Amino acid sequence: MSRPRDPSPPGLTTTSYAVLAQLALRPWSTYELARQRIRYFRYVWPRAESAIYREAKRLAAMGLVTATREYVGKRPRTVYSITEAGQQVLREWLGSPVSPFAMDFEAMIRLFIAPLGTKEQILDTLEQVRTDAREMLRFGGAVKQEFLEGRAALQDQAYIRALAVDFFVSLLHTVDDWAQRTLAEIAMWDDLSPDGKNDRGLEIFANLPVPIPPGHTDETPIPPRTQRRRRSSASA
Amino acid sequence: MSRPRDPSPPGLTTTSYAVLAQLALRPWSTYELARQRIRYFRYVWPRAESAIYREAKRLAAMGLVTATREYVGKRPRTVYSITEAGQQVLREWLGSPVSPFAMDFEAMIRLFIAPLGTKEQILDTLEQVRTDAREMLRFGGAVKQEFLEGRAALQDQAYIRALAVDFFVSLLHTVDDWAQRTLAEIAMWDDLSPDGKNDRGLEIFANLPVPIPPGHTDETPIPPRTQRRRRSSASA
DNA sequence: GGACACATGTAACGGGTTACATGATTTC
DNA sequence: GAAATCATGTAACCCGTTACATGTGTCC
Repeated sequence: MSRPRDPSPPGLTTTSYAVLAQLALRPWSTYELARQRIRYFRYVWPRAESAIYREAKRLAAMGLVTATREYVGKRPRTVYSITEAGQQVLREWLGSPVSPFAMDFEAMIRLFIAPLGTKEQILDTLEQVRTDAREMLRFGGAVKQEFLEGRAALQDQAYIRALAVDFFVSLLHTVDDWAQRTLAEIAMWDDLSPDGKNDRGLEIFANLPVPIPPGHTDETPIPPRTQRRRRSSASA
Repeated sequence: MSRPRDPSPPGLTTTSYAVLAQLALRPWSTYELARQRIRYFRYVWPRAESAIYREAKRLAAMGLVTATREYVGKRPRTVYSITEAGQQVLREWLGSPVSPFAMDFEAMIRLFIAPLGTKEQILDTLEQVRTDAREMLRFGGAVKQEFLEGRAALQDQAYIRALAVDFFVSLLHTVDDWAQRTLAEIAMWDDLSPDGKNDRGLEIFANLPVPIPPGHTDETPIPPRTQRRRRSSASA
């Protein structure tokens, strides 16, 4: 081959791919990129706006997107569009291993040490979890409405977005339901001490819909660290 | 008061609190800290081991934990224990606003641009999601067994851990179920193009168990950024 | 014509990561 | 007595963050 074909240039993080993916859907100006990113990516890959600006520039420097200067009146704006090379990079990425689902859930850390604080504090924390979840659900409802009324920015992607919003809604109901039943459980306690509560704890464990491993393992095996790639160091 | 009472020293991140919380349960050596952290915190606050070592040292420098040098044979090891000041800091933290649930879900980004790749690729990705979820569920099952057999490291915390594992298991089933039905949906497609699929997409939207907002909002309101605190700049 | 939101960034700190290092113990 | 793994770190890069900066259109 005359051109050695640069497969998946290194130095791309998942955030890079996220921005590139957004630009694969259609061109956006810097500002739109940040706005729509919030709308569609915030909950699956949350990052600060400034990181998005920086990524867009890096992608442009690598030739994966083009930046064209436009003017709205006297105000300049940069519009980014994906290039053929960018699409190729995305295609290759789609064939690589995914990094697993991960979450940050501060409320759970608080639950672990709840006995250090008051019953009211942990109940408040769980209420906040419910409030956050329902807030996000309201957002999901608004997106649903957007699509049903045919005025979504990516209306032609409805067949895919429906699957994504399905996930989002399911997950939030799971979170809300859990917080609700946990709230109810703790509300029945006299205090936060272990006294007399561990039998009930074991009962809850026993009822969890998850099989216990066959045989008796003396040590709980820690699953092999399914690593999240940081930079695609192009094993191919 | 003679001593001005330093409330919640600044410079503490949620990761700091996570380490401090673990030390509130009982003292651990550096290595145990990292091991048990994987076991109990990995899925709700995943961080690299080196970050844990660093945090432990910072906490020691602040007087929130004490580091005592012990020897196992000739091998030295550091055992960390929480101090009264550390407990006080945690108690104050428990009364502060929680940062909301957040997730990184790379597979969803891939779904968004699935039409760029092949049907096989997106199906593979979803299979990987299922595999990861069931792997984690197996871990949950092992923890369940540990507690039921009474040999958990934090057996006396069963009444609280049960609530946490309940969350974990529920969430993973939600993820797995979603991946399964999405897999089934996509498997029925002839290709990944939008052609003739958006009606079905709208049907899925319509069936989502989430209410659409009353009245017609011309623009979908973006929920106010419920920020995650980075450093507790001690508003109190 | 002043205020305010819109639109587009830059600077800089630090938390999180990967990669490397090293002696001590156990295994065979 | 060699190999593997246990146990405990350190170094350094860079992604992600918060905070700040600045002109432009628009509203009244």
